[in-house]
Amino acid sequence: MASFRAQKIAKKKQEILRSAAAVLAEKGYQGTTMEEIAAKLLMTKGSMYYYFKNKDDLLYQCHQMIMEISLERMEEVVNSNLSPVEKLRNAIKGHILLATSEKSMFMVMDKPNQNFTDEQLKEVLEVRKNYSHYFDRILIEGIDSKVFNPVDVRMVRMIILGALNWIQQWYNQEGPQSAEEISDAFADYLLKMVVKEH
Amino acid sequence: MASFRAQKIAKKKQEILRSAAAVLAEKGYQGTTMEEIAAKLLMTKGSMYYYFKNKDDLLYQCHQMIMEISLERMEEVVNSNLSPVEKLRNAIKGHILLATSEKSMFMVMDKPNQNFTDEQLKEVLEVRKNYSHYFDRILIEGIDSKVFNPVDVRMVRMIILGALNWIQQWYNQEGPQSAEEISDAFADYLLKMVVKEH
DNA sequence: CATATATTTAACCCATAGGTAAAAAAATAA
DNA sequence: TTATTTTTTTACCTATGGGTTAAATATATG
Repeated sequence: MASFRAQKIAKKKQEILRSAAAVLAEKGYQGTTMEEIAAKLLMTKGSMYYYFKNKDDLLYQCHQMIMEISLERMEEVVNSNLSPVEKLRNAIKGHILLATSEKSMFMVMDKPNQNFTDEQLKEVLEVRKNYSHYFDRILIEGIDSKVFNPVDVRMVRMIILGALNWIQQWYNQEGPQSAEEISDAFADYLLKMVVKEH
Repeated sequence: MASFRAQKIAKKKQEILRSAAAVLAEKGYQGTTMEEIAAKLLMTKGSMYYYFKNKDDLLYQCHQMIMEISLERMEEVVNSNLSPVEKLRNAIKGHILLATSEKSMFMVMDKPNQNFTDEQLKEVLEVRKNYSHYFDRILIEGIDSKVFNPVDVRMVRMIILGALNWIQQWYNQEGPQSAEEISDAFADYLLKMVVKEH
């Protein structure tokens, strides 16, 4: 069991990560200073180094935090007993809903090979690979059960992930369409690429 | 007529921009130093300031350079007398072929609101708006002439541009598929979203 | 209350990188 | 060849920001 202290520290870390993500998303990794992040939380730079080894550790943990959540949700969908069509729809919708509600966190994940150390990058790419692999599994399942056209899985996955990840670039809360509406529309259109007509 | 000097300077500027784009793409704006860019061209930092006002001027001109080319090509497609289906296919393929052959240049365009000054950003967003507007025009033309389904133009445009712009994140020359193959596949799949069955 | 431990702060160090200016070197003109 | 202009370089200034450390403060424990 995690000690009381450990829990308290973990909570504080999360607090920092969330706040840091907002700044990182707005200014980019190199454009963000540790002092800025600290100031936003009414603490000093030195205090941050009590919780995080250094700046890229902060970025790394931001990345892993959001990927963990993403993976969890994706696993739920993939392991459900929905049809491939509904699995794909849910995967798309789930991604969009999470990416829009946690926009900052998702933006932090952009351009991974620019700011991570080699070891971090290895981990990061690994976990991302797992995530995209889930899309492949759904696609293959649909193809095998003849409800999807025999598409090029890699290409289609790239199209889907591209469309989804691009949303961060243009989505804003005050836009004409809600995240819910966007996710429905995206799912509808993207499914048309793969679902067989009948 | 442009003087001999002016031409010579323009040529040198382009040379710098191309080389700068490569570094900027790899390390990001804030991660790139003027010295690095200069060194790659076997010149010194000071010399760069003879051609460019400052660092963000360099980035800005990189952006405008590639957008100019993109817009030109897009205009050719839109103003051709192809069918909407073929126009869309060509627009998609053209974008991908350019984005892959000029990968660095395109990567520089990412996250515009992070590194530009206010005035620059205004121009940048304007020219990008023009570009995406061309996609809208093609889509509307197809819908009006009943060859496309009555799709939500904004949503479909976002999906297409997302899929296309994401390519920079994963494409590499040595990959299993050539840019030509990728562009064909993308065009095929994306067209399925909008073209009516018959 | 006293002592030990955990957390925060303030003050500092230092390398880096954007930008400048004046001198040196190249190129061009006369 | 000399004078003039253009281009490049060298040396410098300065602010910034990541990271460290020792002291101060807060928190818990006996």
